[in-house]
Amino acid sequence: MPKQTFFNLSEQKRKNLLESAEMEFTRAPLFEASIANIIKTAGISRGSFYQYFEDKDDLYFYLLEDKLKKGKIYFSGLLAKHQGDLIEAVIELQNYFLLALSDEEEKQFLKNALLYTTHRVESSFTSIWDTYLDNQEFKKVGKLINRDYLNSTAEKELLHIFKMVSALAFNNLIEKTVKGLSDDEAMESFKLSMSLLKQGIYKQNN
Amino acid sequence: MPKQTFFNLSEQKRKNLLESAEMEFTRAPLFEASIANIIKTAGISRGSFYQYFEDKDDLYFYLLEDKLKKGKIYFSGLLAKHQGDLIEAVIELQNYFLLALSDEEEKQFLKNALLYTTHRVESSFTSIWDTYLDNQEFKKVGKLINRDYLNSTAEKELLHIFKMVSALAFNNLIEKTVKGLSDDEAMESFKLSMSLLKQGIYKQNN
DNA sequence: ATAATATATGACACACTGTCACATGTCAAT
DNA sequence: ATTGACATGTGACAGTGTGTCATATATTAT
Repeated sequence: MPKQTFFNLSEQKRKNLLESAEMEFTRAPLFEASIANIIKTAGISRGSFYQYFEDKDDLYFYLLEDKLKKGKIYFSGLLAKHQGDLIEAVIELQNYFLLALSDEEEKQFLKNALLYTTHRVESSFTSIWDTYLDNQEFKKVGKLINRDYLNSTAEKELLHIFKMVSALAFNNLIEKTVKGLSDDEAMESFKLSMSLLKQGIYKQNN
Repeated sequence: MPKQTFFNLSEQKRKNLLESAEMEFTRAPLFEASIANIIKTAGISRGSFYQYFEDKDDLYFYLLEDKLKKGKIYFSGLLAKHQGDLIEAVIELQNYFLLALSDEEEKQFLKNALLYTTHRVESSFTSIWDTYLDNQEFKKVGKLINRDYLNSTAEKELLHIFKMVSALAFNNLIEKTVKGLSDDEAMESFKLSMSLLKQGIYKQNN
């Protein structure tokens, strides 16, 4: 997390700095992006930067997680919309992310995040689900999910299903980015994953 | 790939260099590892390094992929052993990787690979399956898989199943590493994933 | 007005990368 | 054995970056 000093800054200065950072992380992936470029664009001194942030990563993950927050909020609404059908809601959420990747700048930023991803980047993405599973929020969302669809209603398995879904969703974003799939192609691939997961891949007499 | 010059080196010199590299990549993840350290340990000059490799990544992925090759070879045997039961074979392969993570040095090396992974690292891992799906090898392995177990025998879906399985396997290795799970715990988690995938998570009357 | 605290600065030491002109080794042809 | 062509080895160097620190300036509280 950025230091308090950063949050004490005037809104204008803060925005300006974040914009410069976003520019740099759009230009280059985390490990290639340079603080030097960010402070040059933002017009602040090197020393100041270190008053605001621990280091480059600190700023980066602050930005990235902020971007992903929107998705988390969105998901609750989707569950309601689809009468608690987990998979249907997940499919629409994935569609939302794929659309976000259409904006050219946004695309490059996330592409940089996905292609040169670290564990922390993956965590940032999959934490969309954690929110729903770990804390108080769970009760709310847990209720939204219609268990009638599911084979198992055990909490433990439900949590595991979330983990699987998020791994597959993350993988789908990478697949799209790497192979340069269109949104439709990526969506088709994701739907196939979800369909196989729903039905199961083995015959039921085993 | 390393340059020809590297392969022209005497075996002794090559081994020595690879060992120095492995030491460095065990000490630090890719982005923190330094060529400077590698050449100091190996006792070669900076210029020589660039005669052998394009850059740090070139050497790194040569090492990593070599390590993973063994797993690819192993998998064919496992399919035969389990009478073509894809999931059973996959479970034993995952077990093999988890055991590899028991050796302390190996563990640190792979930990560095997993935690600060890039897309290319994930590719290296999941390419274990690509081998079986893309080229001539497919026919061999495709035959080994007992389709009687599966709901769908369409090639396209089989390929997709491989992709899902590899995404979940990769995710499992990260989960183990990050949460510091024991081999048994990790295996249990992976088996649950496989079991859910086999049976499907939705009731069949939908 | 003064002290205390918070913020800003840029020079600096240190580390690393990739390159290049030059040195040395190898080996086939004469 | 000598030559020349080609392969390999070298380390100084320019360029770029990071994180720190002594010092300067601003802000706030008393």
